[in-house]
Amino acid sequence: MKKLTLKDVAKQLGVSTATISNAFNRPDQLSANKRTEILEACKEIGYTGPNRAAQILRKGQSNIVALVLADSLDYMVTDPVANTFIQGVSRVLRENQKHLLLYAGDSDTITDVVDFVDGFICYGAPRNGALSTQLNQQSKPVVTVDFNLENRPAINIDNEKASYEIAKAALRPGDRAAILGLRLIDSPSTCRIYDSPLLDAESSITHRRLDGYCRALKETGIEVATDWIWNLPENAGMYAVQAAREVLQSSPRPDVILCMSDIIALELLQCALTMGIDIPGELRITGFDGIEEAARTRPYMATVCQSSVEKGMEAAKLLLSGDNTSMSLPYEIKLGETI
Amino acid sequence: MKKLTLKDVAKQLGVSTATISNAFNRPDQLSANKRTEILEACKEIGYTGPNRAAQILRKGQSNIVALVLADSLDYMVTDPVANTFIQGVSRVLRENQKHLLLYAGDSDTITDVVDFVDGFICYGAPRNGALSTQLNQQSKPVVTVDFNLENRPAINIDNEKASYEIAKAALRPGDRAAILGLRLIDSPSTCRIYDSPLLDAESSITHRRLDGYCRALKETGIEVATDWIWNLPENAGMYAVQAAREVLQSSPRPDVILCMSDIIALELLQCALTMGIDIPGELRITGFDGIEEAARTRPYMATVCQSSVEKGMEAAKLLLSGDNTSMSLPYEIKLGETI
DNA sequence: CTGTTAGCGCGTTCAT
DNA sequence: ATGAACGCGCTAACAG
Repeated sequence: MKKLTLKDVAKQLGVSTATISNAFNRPDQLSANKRTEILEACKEIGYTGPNRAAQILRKGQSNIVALVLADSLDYMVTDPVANTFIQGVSRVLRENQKHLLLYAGDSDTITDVVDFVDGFICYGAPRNGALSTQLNQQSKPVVTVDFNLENRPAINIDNEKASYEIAKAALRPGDRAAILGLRLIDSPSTCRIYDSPLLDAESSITHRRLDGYCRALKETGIEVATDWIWNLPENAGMYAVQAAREVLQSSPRPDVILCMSDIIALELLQCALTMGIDIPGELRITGFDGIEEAARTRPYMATVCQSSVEKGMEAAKLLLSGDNTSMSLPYEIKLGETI
Repeated sequence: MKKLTLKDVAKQLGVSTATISNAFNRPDQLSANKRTEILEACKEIGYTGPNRAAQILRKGQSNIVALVLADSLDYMVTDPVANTFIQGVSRVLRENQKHLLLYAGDSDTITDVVDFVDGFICYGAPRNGALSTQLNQQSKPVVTVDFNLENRPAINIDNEKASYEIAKAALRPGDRAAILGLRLIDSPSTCRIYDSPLLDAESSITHRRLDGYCRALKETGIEVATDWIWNLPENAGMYAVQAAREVLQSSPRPDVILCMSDIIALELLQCALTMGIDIPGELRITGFDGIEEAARTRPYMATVCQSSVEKGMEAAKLLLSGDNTSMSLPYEIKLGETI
């Protein structure tokens, strides 16, 4: 039993193909009676509507939105922040009958999908920089999140200010402070940054966070040497544990450790507790993001709560609206029990 | 500047459209020389290859695989188990140059994508049962995971046996035991199951887990009344907290609580610790799944570790291979520190 | 309100 | 090894 085509159906019902097509796509083009009559006949013979592949070609519209993630799906999908973002995106897409295609930021090219997708949401600078260029050269709508692309609308939070504020809340004059950073330099492993050349220092949000920390440190009269700034290549527990061990074994130990994500901060917290270090008495810790797990774990983490769900929703709305206006989203400092 | 079509390019290069097409798709159809010559010319004039939308229609192949999740994306994407599964799927898809479309299990229909997608991976019984029927009626390959569809290959673990084993490890004769279950009955809120009609008792994996628990309980000579079996509508912290409070406030309190997921078990653990209950001295807890967070939180949760990454990878491989052979994956009992 | 027709952009036979 | 021609299944414009 071959799949029915619109033409087959038209022949069977003794009307023209256009009428069938209109019955499905343009109700105003035929009488309500005829329409329901046709639709019912179709249901009976098992025709569920025009072939989507053909529609995509013909209309140039697929109702598919590509979400370009910063890195391989493999990695991104385990990141709770990214997931919460996806959650927001998918909520709005569903309301608008759009579908979600996940696209890896370490792909070679976007040509695999650019021809049929309706638009792109780009979450973080793609690991493969060429994608940014390609995205900007093609004509479909693009919304960027947590980074910027020339002439394309963007959604951000003020990472510098947020980091400044959480650091200010944690720091006391005379503190020894360390920083556990994320993707600050181009290294595949956990390490101190020393004098390594910075990675995307202009555009990356983690460098904005570093700027904020540094401003707070300076204001508090604290200096942090580059061997007390760690770099993690990814926001994953494995790297966090490595960095946590290194920093906790420093002697003298820091009084405060500023972490660029909650995942990092939580691993650090567990390591510290296991070593019998009193939090926050002997060591204060701050995170970043405000993930659910941080709210589930005691003591509650001091962190910057950004609503990734909101971010995702706004990104999707922005894309679908076709507007070209960038926006900055609010955040909230949560003092928690770790500072 | 309009987008170049294959026809444009053929005209510009003074060859036929077939030759351009062959240069991209069928290297054996023309000389290597001519081929590289054409490919380079294309690169120069900015033609990146045949339009994908047209290719999809013509070839009936899109390189897109739909992952049908059990529920709305909105919800699924926050579930760590589902995410780990997606991770596995995406790893294999990437190796095979396929792309991933996430599809919600509470959608009305699959007609939006069935015409152009290459196949379906179905992770858990879709909340909208009609999708199962539709999936089975269409002709593209389908692989099911954690549930079964007639004549389609499936991937499972032995939930009954795993649950039996973890329960056996936790239970002592004379225990008072409670169960925090997942989707056992059709209720939108946290509640005890009492005599409510069971939901999908035949096919659902959570009922298999219940079966396993019950077998272990019976063997140990323990009875559990239906007012000590809770039902959570979703695997989310919110519901888990509600159930945790109810069960911990029971008097007398249970000695063991068997939880059908780690998320539930972890929330319960936090509640119990907050109430000053000694774990495992006064209360033993078991989880299910073996999520990362459970390995990050002290005391370590006793749980059933199933490798969701493996599951995802196997599902994707199975789909791409076209095989029709179902498989059962191994699991591992982790005793942890909570029993 | 209905039917006819010309593509959307391409892949593939078939003949050369 | 190459080019002409047909059709994948549909929609939009137009004519009636």
